[in-house]
Amino acid sequence: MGRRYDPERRQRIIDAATAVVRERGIVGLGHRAVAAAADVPLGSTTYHFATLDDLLIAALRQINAEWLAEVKRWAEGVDPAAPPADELARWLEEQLTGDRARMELEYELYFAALRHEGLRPLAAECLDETARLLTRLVPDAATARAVVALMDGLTLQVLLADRPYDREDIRAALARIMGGNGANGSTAG
Amino acid sequence: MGRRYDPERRQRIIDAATAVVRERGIVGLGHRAVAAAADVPLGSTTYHFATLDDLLIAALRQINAEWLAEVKRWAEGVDPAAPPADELARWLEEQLTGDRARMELEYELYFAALRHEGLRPLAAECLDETARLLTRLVPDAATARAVVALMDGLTLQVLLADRPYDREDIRAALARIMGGNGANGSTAG
DNA sequence: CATCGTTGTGTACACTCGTACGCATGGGAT
DNA sequence: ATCCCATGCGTACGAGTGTACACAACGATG
Repeated sequence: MGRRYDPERRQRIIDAATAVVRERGIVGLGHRAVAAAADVPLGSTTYHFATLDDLLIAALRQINAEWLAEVKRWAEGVDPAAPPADELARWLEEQLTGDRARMELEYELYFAALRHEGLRPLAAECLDETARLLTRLVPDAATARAVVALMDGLTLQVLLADRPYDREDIRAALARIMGGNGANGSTAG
Repeated sequence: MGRRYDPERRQRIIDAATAVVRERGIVGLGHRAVAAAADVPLGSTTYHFATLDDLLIAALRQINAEWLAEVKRWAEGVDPAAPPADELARWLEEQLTGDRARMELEYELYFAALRHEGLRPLAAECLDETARLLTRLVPDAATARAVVALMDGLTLQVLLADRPYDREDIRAALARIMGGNGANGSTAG
């Protein structure tokens, strides 16, 4: 019926592809690199994914799904009564200091979508879904989108300029953009 | 003394390189593509730029300088008495609708900096300089950085999700993050 | 048990790329 | 006028790529 020998083969290849993208970037994604990482022969990658684009999309889809799951997990677990800017600033810090590679991955996706039309829906979904998950914490949808934009921009600054993460500054900015005054946090400066 | 035959040759190559990046992205940058675009022989590009990296850096340096000049021109021309959020929102709209390719170029630079260490200073300079130029319009440096972040994030959303530019939403978000209330604009919704 | 088709593999081909290198060219010094 | 060398060019080479394709292995079907 299904694949006979190695039903997980396809998934392993996708996992390997995400690992390759993580380590070498999208430009480093190639059949051979993936095959080596997945410990499968070269022909296996071309068998499961006719073209390299398919493989790229599959990998980025998974990266995206993982990321959104992470966001969802956090967003649904956060206390709605707590000052949202505080929570957001702390969470972002955890992401940036903890698993920086994952964030880089997500921005790889964004930038790839800039040129690769087939990736736009994925990037758009990521943006929309993140904003949707944030609506619990902010007044309205437009604000949620603005918050997403701010976080993306801040992340970019940390990632690109190796700037240290200043939680208080960021908390204040988030608080302002959420429409409240910046002083309702725990330790207003 | 200097180059004898074609003193502008080097500059023409850089111009061609930026054109190539504009049209095909950084991945599309190659000696042959640049040579064709500049209408010079292949050997000429390798003569003036020993390695492809040199060429890429030269191109992105120029792209960056052009962009910063554009920002500077605008920032110094804007009326400091006018509501800054209005001005910013309008200007950003002009950039996004008018010369979208240039913005994509700037984000190409960001993208490259994510993986290419030698480009980080360039990206950092872009971020810092933009923030510095904005200090005329905002209360302090931290706010300027936040404004830059917000604009970057918003731009990303427009570019990636093909979302229409909603000037009023963006004006409101900018106004909030600048520390004033969002209602001091001209046409608060 | 024989046959067939699905699944998986190894190899080879056509192609592009960055770069090196030998050769042309023409101005400046003597 | 002659020589020299910085400048510029065309080509060729080795490496690496995506993909096609012929073959192997193995379960299902009669």
